[in-house]
Amino acid sequence: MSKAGIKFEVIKEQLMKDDEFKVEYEKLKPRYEIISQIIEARNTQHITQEELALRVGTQKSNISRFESGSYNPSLDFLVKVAKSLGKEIHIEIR
Amino acid sequence: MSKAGIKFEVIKEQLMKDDEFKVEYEKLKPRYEIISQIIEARNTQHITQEELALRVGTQKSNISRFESGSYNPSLDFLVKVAKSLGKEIHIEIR
DNA sequence: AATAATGTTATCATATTTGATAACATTATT
DNA sequence: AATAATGTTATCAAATATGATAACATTATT
Repeated sequence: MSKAGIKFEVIKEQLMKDDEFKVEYEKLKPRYEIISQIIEARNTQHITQEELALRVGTQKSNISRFESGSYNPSLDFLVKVAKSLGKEIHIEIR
Repeated sequence: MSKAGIKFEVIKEQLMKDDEFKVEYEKLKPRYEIISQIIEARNTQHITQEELALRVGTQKSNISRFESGSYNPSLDFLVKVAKSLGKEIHIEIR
């Protein structure tokens, strides 16, 4: 096999990875989108994670965990957090 | 106590109920909003729950359960279902 | 530099979602 | 009216979210 061939394999592998990444990214995009909106709102309002946790009725560690994007939040949880920041959740499909 | 007084209590109770209802409704609104969008998209595309389930990688009973609004879906689940209908989930806080 | 405030991570217990299966109900088709 | 297609409900097991607590890390304040 030529070096070009090898290179192609490598490139293909890269592209595959990129596609996987893209698919994975598309899946996680809504999560990161809503998280960054929440964080932004919290910062704008100068509210600490602890204060937000208090309003939501949970612990600051749980807010941190949520903001880290390390798990798949439920819709109700998003609604609760948004509401505690004086906001409403709006979802639509396009 | 006058009848008017009694009536007032009753009305107040009703209003309280309405408030509770309103709060509850506000909490559940996003859920019902996204569900109806999903159902509408599925119907428009003439796809059965079974076909949608197949695409999502689950069972038709689970799609039915989801569409019934009887539980609190995760964001990933919403993304998967939307994607299976050729749509993307968009969330924002207002 | 010391202290306080804020945020992070790990872990456990509990509740809930999700997948799967099957029986049943409703609606459409022939 | 009979059959097929579609949707619903109940139930179980497994995976995961969520709440809680505590120890730690980072950042801001004095």
